[in-house]
Amino acid sequence: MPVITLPDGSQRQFDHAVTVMDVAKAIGTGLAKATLAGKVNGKLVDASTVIDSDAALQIITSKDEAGLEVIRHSTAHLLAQAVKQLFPSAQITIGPVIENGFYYDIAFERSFTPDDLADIEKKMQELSAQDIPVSRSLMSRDQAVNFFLGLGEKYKAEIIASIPANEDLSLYTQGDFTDLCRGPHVPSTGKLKAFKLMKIAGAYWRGDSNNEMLQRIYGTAWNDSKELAAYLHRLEEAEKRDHRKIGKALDLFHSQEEAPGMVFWHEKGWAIYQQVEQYIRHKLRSHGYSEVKTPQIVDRSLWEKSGHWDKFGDMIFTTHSENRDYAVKPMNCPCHIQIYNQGIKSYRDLPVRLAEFGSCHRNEPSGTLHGLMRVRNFVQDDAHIFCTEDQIQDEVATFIDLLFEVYKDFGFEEVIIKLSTRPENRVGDDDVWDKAENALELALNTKGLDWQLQPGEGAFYGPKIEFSLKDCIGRVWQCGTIQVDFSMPDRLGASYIGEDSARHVPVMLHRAILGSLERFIGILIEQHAGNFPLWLAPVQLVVMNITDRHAEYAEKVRLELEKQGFRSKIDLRNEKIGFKIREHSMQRVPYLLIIGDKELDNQTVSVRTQKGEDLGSLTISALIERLSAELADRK
RNA sequence: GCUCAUAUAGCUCAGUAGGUAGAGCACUUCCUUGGUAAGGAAGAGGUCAUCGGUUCAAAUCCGAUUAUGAGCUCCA
Repeated sequence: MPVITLPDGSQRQFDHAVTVMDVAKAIGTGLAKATLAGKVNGKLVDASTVIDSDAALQIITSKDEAGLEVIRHSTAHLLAQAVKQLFPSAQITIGPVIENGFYYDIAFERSFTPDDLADIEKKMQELSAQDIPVSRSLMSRDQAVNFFLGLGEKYKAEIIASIPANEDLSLYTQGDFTDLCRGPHVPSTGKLKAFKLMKIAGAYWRGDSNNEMLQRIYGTAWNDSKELAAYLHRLEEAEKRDHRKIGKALDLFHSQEEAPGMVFWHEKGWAIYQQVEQYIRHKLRSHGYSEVKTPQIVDRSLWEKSGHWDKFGDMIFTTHSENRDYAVKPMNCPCHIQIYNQGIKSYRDLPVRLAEFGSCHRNEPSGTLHGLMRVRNFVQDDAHIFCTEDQIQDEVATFIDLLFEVYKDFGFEEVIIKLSTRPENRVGDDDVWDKAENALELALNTKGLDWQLQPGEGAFYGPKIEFSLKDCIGRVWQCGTIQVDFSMPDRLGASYIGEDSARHVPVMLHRAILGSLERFIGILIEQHAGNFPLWLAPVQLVVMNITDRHAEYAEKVRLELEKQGFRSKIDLRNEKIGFKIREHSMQRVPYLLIIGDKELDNQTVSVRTQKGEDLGSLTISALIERLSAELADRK
């Protein structure tokens, strides 16, 4: 005689065991129709789940976040069912829910084409229209293995075989299609209405590049067609912010076939780059860093000593001269140690913080290149802090503060933080790792930051914290990092004289705030959709005249602004003012200064902002005051 | 590196069933001196990514290469 307690605290008593759906029906037919699943005592279950004792129940409908997840998961099954009907020899593997949708990995003898995708989607719609009931059943592991082997589904069988034997597995069946799944699922396929297949891509079986490649079909699914349309619209809008598109439209940079993965910075892109670099330079100077510069090409032996030649040899660009092999530097750390090693260091000198805008070359695999985000020649805002073990924690804490200060100035609020700990193959004693990992974790926790743990993902020489940002369509890119290194200082002979007048090996912290300037600027472009704040805008103002009569005064205004350090252009072309405004607006220039008879007479300028706001006539000094305030705000 | 797709004028893109290329914008010249997002006219501009094959004939079909895009793997 279960008593069911609903989220509002009300209770319903039944004189027999009931399903979630029964309870929904008892409340109302409208609710029953909307029911996708249930949450019994906090556990997400199918609507068909039987409740035979007192329980807290939440009916899950499309209004709940969990409901959307159920829909996406069930749509993945619908996709698999459609594929199996159209291509019976295809084998299913896994089909999880991801952000905004789902995917399903499928093995098939030939590649799916865009036409296939359309056919599959059509079949899914048919299956949805048939409103096929979805039912759950249980099997032992070994039963399930045999069941899927019997269907010729060897991938599925392999997954199940790797699950411990003691627990029963749940299977979900809709019509002629059965899949292993934890669930829950919608009661019937008719609940799945708003979905779209997005793209086909290759994906390795079990995520291992030594395995065969499967075909991954990506889809998106929503509660209703309105939500789906809104999502597709959002995506379309987001894609307009792609830094590669904006880079071309605003004439910031380009790359070409002769230098894959390398950037040709144009005047305007380079202006942004220079602003970013100068900004960081000043920050570091005021935080106790010494800026240095090291060679681009260094004898191979140094990279052998550092261990990079062994680990990354195939990604290092090389050159040679007079029987010597050189590496085009893939990183700056070994070079910074060379600077540290000049002269004798005392514990009193520590921490030593060496910073460099270090240009690195790495021969990244061709398939990984991506606009400015992943390139073969990039500049790191790199620095290495040589310190004692006791100083790690302080240095890490100070660095995190600095990083957030910088990100805030650039307008980034959402930062994804990950802590990567000791990998299997590593150097250094466990107690040193303990100390370092604790220092990093403590630094994050004392600041009250949200972070994710990535066990085993640290570098071979030490644990690290990664700070990542998202691009316009939500892809995550690592930017900042701080890494503890117990290995390289020793390998390359760094030392300091301690209080005990003995030699000790310092700990080295690798750290970067932006990561690569190229990547950071790429994300910056997408963040602002090309509408840079005044302090970063490559061209801050354009002075434009209405007729030839005003040209001389316009030149004078422009000269004055340049003298004050503003980046300006002048447009004296024989074009109508509307035409010029349109053109420079599209180039996202923050301030447009218009000069006609009125302005000439009053010695003012008419000011229009990028947002289309008309500030009216201002004197040059009033304008400069406004601009200076805006620069100070970095807004 | 792997899977799939794409490559046509400076840019964005058409190019129907193989019959040696077209639009808009940009560019040049001329007219227009016009007050807050496109004034008008004329002109010029392409070895259709590269190499090879099929064909009487290839931008179009096939193959290879290179680059780019999406995803996978990788990322000191």
